[in-house]
Amino acid sequence: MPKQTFFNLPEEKKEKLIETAIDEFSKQSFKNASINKIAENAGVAKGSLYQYFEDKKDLYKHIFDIAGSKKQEYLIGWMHQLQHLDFIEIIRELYVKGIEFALENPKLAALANHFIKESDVKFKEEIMGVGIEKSNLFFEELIENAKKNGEVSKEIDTKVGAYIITNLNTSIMDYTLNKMEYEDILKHKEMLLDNVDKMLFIIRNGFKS
Amino acid sequence: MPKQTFFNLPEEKKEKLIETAIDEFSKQSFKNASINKIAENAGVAKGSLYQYFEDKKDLYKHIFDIAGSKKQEYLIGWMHQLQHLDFIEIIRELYVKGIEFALENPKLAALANHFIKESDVKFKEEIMGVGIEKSNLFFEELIENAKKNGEVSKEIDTKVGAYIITNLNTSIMDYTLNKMEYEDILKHKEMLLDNVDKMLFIIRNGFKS
DNA sequence: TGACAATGTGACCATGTGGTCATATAATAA
DNA sequence: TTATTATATGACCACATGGTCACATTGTCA
Repeated sequence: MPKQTFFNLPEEKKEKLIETAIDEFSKQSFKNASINKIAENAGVAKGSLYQYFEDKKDLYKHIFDIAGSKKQEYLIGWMHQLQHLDFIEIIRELYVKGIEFALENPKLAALANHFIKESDVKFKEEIMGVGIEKSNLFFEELIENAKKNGEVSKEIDTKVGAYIITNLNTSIMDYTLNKMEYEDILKHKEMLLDNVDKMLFIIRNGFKS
Repeated sequence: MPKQTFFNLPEEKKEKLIETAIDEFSKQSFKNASINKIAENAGVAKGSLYQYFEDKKDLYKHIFDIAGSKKQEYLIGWMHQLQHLDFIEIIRELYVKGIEFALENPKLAALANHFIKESDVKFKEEIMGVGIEKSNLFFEELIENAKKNGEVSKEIDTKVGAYIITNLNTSIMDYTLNKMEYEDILKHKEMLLDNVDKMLFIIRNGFKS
């Protein structure tokens, strides 16, 4: 948690700082990101940074929380209409919303992407708390429900299914972020969505002819 | 390329060095790996290291090549019997061989894993050369052939299909390496193989009931 | 005005980095 | 033996890191 001093700061200064930190952490992994650069680019003395945050991890955690909130905010308006969609449609929407979020908030998406690739499991747990499991659990419930509805074959292992869906989701994200630099975004989005549909066709029907 | 001096070294010294470098690069990303530690742990002066290799990247490249050769070596004896297997069986074998390789050569697998997660695309190309596309191309050809045989639905997009298969492969690897620390390997292998089959069931048939 | 607290600051610290180079040592050739 | 070449070495370089702290500046009450 940031210190009280940070919250007392004028809004403008807070935002500038957060913006700068997001910028750095979206370019570098936690370890390689530089407190010095954040301080410099935010136009703040390094000493001040340590008056606002306990340490580097505290700063990162706060930035990470903000990214999480932003994404949640992004999804929340859409969550309630989820009931009218079938299994594949829900997954599609999730993938699509993810892509859209990444295109609109590339830095936040890149930040999350760096975090996912982090190999230090203890560090991950420290930052995320119990939230790690949430995404997987969501998909598991989704599959369980779809099984009851008869939309999804009962022969399928729920956990493995959720694992596949999650992994393809993160790999779409990765793909999106990497391609983003090279191509014009709009054309690119079309292509991405096209690929999502092709992917979902396979997810739904499998490779079998 | 290592300098001639390196190749002139007595076998034992070369191996000790390579072993040590593999150890370091399996624990850390390229950037975070430490030349100092490699020199120290190998019992060699840092100056000597720079008499053998141009720079850090040169060392890494060489280690990476070795890892590649080892894996190729591992697969080569098995590749020829590939013709007798059907589409899903080939993929299964590939996943299984990958898991086995990772369990038998955890450091090399971890090294490769770190490389895959590397975000600097230019760096990746520099290290891998044109080889990046190879894996994807292999799967694409596999799918194309299976389409001709009628094993795989013609409605499926080959590139997207290859992408899915590749990504699940790397995510299995990731999963394997992460779980490895916690559990007894043999039990763990059983579980992994079980999960591979469950995964392939979905790959083959899709989620649809 | 003066007193006290809250903020801001950057020189400084210990540690680590990849890389260099003058010099010492060993091996080889004449 | 001497002269020449190949190899080994670690002090040293410039730079960067996260974090600290004594001190300066500002804001807020009385």
